[in-house]
Amino acid sequence: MKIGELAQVAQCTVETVRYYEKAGLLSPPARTAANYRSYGDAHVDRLRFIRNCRALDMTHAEIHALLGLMDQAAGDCGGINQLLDEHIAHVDMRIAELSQLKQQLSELRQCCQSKQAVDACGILQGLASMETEQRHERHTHLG
Amino acid sequence: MKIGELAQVAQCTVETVRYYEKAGLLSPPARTAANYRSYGDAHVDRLRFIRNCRALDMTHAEIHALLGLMDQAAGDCGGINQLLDEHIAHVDMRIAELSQLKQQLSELRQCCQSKQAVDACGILQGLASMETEQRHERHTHLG
DNA sequence: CTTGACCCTATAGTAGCTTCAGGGTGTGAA
DNA sequence: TTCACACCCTGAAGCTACTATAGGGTCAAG
Ligand SMILES: [Zn+2]
Ligand SMILES: [Zn+2]
Ligand SMILES: [Zn+2]
Ligand SMILES: [Zn+2]
Repeated sequence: MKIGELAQVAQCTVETVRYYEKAGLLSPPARTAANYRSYGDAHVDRLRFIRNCRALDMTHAEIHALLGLMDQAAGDCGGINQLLDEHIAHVDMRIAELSQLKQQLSELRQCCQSKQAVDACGILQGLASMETEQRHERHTHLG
Repeated sequence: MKIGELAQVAQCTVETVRYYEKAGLLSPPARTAANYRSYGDAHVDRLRFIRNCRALDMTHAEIHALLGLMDQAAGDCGGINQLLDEHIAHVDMRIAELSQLKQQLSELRQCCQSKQAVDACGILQGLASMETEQRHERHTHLG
């Protein structure tokens, strides 16, 4: 199976497949005489797994760790469960941050109810007078 | 006022200030004989405004547009109000996406309640069998 | 006259791709 | 046979909003 076909069954682009190989997420496949990449079923499974993880907004580092844990068939799955818990925490934290942001933005939006002169716009005044505060360190890889 | 002082009152780093200048958000200031940047009160206001917008997770493009609208003192503030509404929509959409993601992740987490053999882990099975779907185009700049 | 805090420019790195430039390969039609 | 066209290859650059580093200049105090 050539790269175009693999990309199609995994619903991603050819470039993305090549990128995952370079990034170390997908192992380099065999090559044909013409130097074309030649994939098998194991690659299909792996790539779909990776795409599913990405659809859940995991980072490459998280996916890499997951693949490593997966390949140690000897151990138990405690590490896997933990990794997922941590990622769920990332999502939770980002939701909380964005909810607070939305609150701030809604309050700001209240400051101007109708079209008026730019100089009088409460939104601009609000943006000018907000307390500038050091940006918090991020606790999550999500935005 | 030199760049270090400006950065301090605006709660950001010197590098960030220089970056904003290169990015076209902050106009280049006068220079001293020693080629040091020399800022005035207008720059302080502008930079604080920018930092406040960034604290609300606006993109540079959004901030750039906002500054442009702001500087057309002749017009009304309809464009400003609209820009803010659109950004609030960005935040709303991202919250909705992340909420759905959390739902999916919680369901996945339910698939494995306790440590067991890796081969039997329901999380891995879930990740392998999810329906790979084309990643939706993003409707928001928020990660 | 040296130390240290500040300033300057230019460049590379971060994440996860996408896009482009400049080529080679393989198949069906004219 | 030769052309067009779809597909494949590599390597490098572009995207966002910074951050960090290298390698230097400026200035006041001791
Ligand atoms: Zn995560
Ligand atoms: Zn207004
Ligand atoms: Zn926005
Ligand atoms: Zn498990």
